[in-house]
Amino acid sequence: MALSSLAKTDADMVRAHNRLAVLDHLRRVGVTTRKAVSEATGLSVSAASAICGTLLRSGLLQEVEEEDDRSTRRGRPGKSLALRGGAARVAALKLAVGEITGRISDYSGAPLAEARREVDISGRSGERLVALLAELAEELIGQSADGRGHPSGGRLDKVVVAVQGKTHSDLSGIVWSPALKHWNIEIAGPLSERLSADVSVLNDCSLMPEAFRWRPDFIGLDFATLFVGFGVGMGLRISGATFQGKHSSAVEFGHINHIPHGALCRCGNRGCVEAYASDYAIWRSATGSDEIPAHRIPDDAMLQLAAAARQGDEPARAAFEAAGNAIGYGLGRVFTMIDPLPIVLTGSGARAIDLLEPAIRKGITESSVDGLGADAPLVIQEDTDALVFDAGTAYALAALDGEFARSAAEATEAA
Amino acid sequence: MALSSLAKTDADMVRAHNRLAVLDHLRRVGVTTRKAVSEATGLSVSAASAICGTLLRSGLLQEVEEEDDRSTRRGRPGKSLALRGGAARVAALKLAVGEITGRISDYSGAPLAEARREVDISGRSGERLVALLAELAEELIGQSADGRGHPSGGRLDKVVVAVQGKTHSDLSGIVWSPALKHWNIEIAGPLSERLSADVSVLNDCSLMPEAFRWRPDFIGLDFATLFVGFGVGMGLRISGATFQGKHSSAVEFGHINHIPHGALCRCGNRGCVEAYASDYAIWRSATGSDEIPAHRIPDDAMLQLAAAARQGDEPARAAFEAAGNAIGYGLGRVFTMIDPLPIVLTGSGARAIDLLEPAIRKGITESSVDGLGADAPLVIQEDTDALVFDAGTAYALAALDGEFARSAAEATEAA
DNA sequence: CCATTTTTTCCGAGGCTTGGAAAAAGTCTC
DNA sequence: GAGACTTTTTCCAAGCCTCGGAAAAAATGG
Repeated sequence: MALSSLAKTDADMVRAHNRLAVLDHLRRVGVTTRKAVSEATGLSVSAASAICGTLLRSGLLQEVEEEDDRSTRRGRPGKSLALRGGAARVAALKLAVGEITGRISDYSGAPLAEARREVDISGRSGERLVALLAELAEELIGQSADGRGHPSGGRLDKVVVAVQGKTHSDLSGIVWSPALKHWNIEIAGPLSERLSADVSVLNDCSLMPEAFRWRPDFIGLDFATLFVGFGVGMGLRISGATFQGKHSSAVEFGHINHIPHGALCRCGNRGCVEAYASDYAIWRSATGSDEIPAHRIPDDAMLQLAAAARQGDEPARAAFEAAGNAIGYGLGRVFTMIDPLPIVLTGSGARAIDLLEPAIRKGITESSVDGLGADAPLVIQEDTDALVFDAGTAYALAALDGEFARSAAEATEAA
Repeated sequence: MALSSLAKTDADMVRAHNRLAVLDHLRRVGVTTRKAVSEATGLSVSAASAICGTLLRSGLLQEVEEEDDRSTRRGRPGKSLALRGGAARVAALKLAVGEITGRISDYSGAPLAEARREVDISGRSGERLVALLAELAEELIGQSADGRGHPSGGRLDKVVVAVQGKTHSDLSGIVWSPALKHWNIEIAGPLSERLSADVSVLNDCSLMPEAFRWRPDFIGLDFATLFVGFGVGMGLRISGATFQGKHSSAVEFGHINHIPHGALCRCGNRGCVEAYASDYAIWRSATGSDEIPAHRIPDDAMLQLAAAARQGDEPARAAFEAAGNAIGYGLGRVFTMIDPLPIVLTGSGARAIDLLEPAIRKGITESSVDGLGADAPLVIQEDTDALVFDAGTAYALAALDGEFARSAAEATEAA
């Protein structure tokens, strides 16, 4: 094989590319017509129509009844087309400290079922962990069968596992996670065999930007997602691609050094952003300690701490300010390297944004050239689970679209 | 036009892509045969042969006499093909404090002439600056006409201006440069008119990775170029693309904050890497000052300072160590965000690498997770001018290749 | 000088897109 | 209510590029 720039065969690549363009357009707008496809993709009406026909015949698309009332328009009305939910099913699973959660969605992206299990997985072996994930997935399959008229026995087509912690860059498993004791746990292989579905394992934070892949207000936009909570993590979407490192699985924002020889971090280093901005860092700072708590700080404890800070508790206020300062300097450093970016904030930090934001913006001002980025838009997204599910689902669907576009294969079942 | 994912027309895109693959292959290996093109690109021999024929006819390629002695091989020998130097000419100009330099090269990448002018451009208006650049380019054209049998009167096809300082992201001109007093100087437009050639203006540091675009040992490799001298700058090549910011023109490595509220930097902020690692920072640190010198520290002064440090002068040694520490922490922060990367080091720092390296590696160890990247390969490239010329030339030629591949246009002159 | 080997050229076939014409399916007007 | 008008969809010939195989070309070996 040639390195990097390859040759293109007409038959395969062009067809795949154009089909993908059509599917991508549908992901964005939901419902279209052949004409609209032509306009959005730049394809000729003939080509757009032909491609839609093929996709319809292969079961990826379906004709839907238009319910619009634009009755004032003349001419032949376009037949409305949409993605056919039944063409595939994907699952997004999330593995965090103390719980495993998941959501199953159909090919159109509509959620079919969600489930949650509180389990202490820290001591579990790789096999037990895979079994737990498989059970959750099977529970989701069962739930999604009834009620919504979706096919029952069917298997999943794609599974994404989002993990708190560092994952292998080949998407095969976990290198290390705060939720686990063991290192290097292989997930994709055994889980894939168990569910007979393709499985990808990714870091939850680096995956998050995928949630906005088809959102109209984020199209073509570079931005970062920032998780501040149990740990501190970042996801980056740059020029239409979600950043995935080759060594580390993610932008390890939480472990960018803030102050040389500074506060002790879980990773063993000193002065990381996380050592100032994570839940445990804020907690220990407010309580005057400099040790790392043995257990995760509960959410309500953080809410109480925030409440105290708002009511004038000085150590608490100072702790949040120090956290914001570390985050701000971290962002300033990122902005200096990459570019000022809009930020989507989630995690417990999102619920204390009023306490953090002034210090964040001050930190950016002090650490970026000309204070560039100090006015970066900040979007708050409190529901982290929903964000991760959206992201995992989008990732899985995008991968499926690519496969479907490449192979002219028929969908899993007949129309 | 559609946003992001567009449709592809068979005629245009496939042809352009495959032609570019052929040209790219030639850039890497220099001389090939049709057969070798087929193997390297994955194209069928028929297609590869057809494309080579077209490129030959359009004057981009030429048949060359093979001088190899592989006389033991049987069968019809392949006709050797190479890029035809006369197909185009490009110039790489460099604008720095106190001097303007340039190199002109032919389409095959062979250098035809170099020139250098020492001028204090700090007070110059935009018009005068453009005039100076144009004069240098015309001098280069004149020099390249004689001697090498290249066409005389011809114009340049592409000009790249590499600038110390911040440039506009649309490649049109300079936002701010330490070499100039004025802000926002438009270059591309007027210079393009004067030379009737396409002109691009880029930051010198962000351009540098282009120098390695076709080097076999760098193919497909992610790496960073690091300039340590008058200022501190970085260029990044990630997954086959040279990083170009949308706001800032480059990875502003020199202005990534090292220590909050630290040493004063030229940019007005405090604690930037540059405020510890640049020539002026090392100089003032060694001399016990904390002011920014009004003028650039001469190269030989830095060499003397390095010599003093090597002979045991404690303040000098400590200054270089502090510089290495700041660079190391900066690299550690970058590695934590992106990935550990091989580094190509140039500038005056490259000549003092023995004084810097231990502190650099210690800094990386202290600031990256698990000390990852502390053993990153370090390549020293002392000749900064050559690096920038190589980079500008490669950038220009790559752009030309793209244009030639896209349009079936004949080359500038007949074979 | 002829067999063998390797590279290059030539030619028909296949696939996908394009542009225009024809058909289809509505609204509007008289 | 019928015909005119408008807009969307389908159909068909043409064009481009690639591919695969056959034929030609150019050198070595015996």
